[in-house]
Amino acid sequence: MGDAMKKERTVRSIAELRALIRSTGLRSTGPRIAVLQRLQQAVTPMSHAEIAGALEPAGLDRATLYRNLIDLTDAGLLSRTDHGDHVWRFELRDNAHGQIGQHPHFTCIDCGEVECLPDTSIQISAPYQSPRAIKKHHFEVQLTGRCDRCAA
Amino acid sequence: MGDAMKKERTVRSIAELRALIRSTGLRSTGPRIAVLQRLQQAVTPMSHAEIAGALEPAGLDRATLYRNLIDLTDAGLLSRTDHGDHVWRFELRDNAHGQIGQHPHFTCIDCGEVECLPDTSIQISAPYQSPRAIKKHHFEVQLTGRCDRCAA
DNA sequence: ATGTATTTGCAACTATATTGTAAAAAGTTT
DNA sequence: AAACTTTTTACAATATAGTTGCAAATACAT
Repeated sequence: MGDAMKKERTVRSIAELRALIRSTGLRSTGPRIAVLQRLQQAVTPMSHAEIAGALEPAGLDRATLYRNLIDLTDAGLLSRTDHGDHVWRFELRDNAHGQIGQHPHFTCIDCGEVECLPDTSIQISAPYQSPRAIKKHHFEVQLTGRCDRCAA
Repeated sequence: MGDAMKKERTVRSIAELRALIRSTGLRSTGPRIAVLQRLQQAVTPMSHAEIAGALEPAGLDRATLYRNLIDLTDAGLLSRTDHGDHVWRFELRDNAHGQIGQHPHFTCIDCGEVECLPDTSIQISAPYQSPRAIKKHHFEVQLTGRCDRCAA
């Protein structure tokens, strides 16, 4: 399913990641490059614990990782979202999956798996006095339910 | 906005709440009735902290409240959701707002306010191989963005 | 090369949530 | 309504997630 999102993904070299970080005014450091490198391989948003586990071999400090995830998010490079299961997950903000901006997510209430959905899957109509953000399509969408595997 | 949800709300008497709790197999206790009583007055989902604050005068224990919120949720009387801001919020599951089942929510990314949206505001199309839950409309919807007040 | 501000890594800490448990209360049986 | 059984409470202790303080290390500008 999230397969629909697996377009031509932009994979950046270390030099490109370095430049990307520098362009935001942040300094390019080992931990930050490692985080971006890992996240650009990811097909779904990753939790702090997942990223920490993946970068364990590098011996990355928990607090440093937290701070970097927040800093990179503030800098606009990552998005930090709660997909309905009370876990923060991070994702490359720009064309991580070959498209700009955010797309809807679907989280399984049983296994917790997060899937990316195509942008076209949600139509929002804004009746009555819905928040202006909805009318202007300035919002993110999160669906929760049971995934096919858990429903079977 | 959430105004659209303020239909004729079903308000149950203590005796009715007691029967409701008993009908799930749980015992009817002071704390549980207090929780349901408070939640049926709420116009939006309430966090543990908000409920605890409201029932503070009753001297309700935090851990007891946590357990009751979970038990009542498991029993099907409440829904427990994370509205994108990493806070668990609870809501009467049935016709809390005069309608059956769940409705979409909108959470402000600045002030954190949660609004209930009318059921009619979201149209989901399910292209490609979306999860079956989406095709069958077995899911909950959560939107996040900036509310009118914070956008101003 | 040298200097300055940022960042790291460690530890301490806070907040949120869960668990253990003896005592109390709910609901059942007699 | 008294006695019995199981659930629930209330307190404390414990886990888990995330943040903060700070000296040493590093990035980058000059």
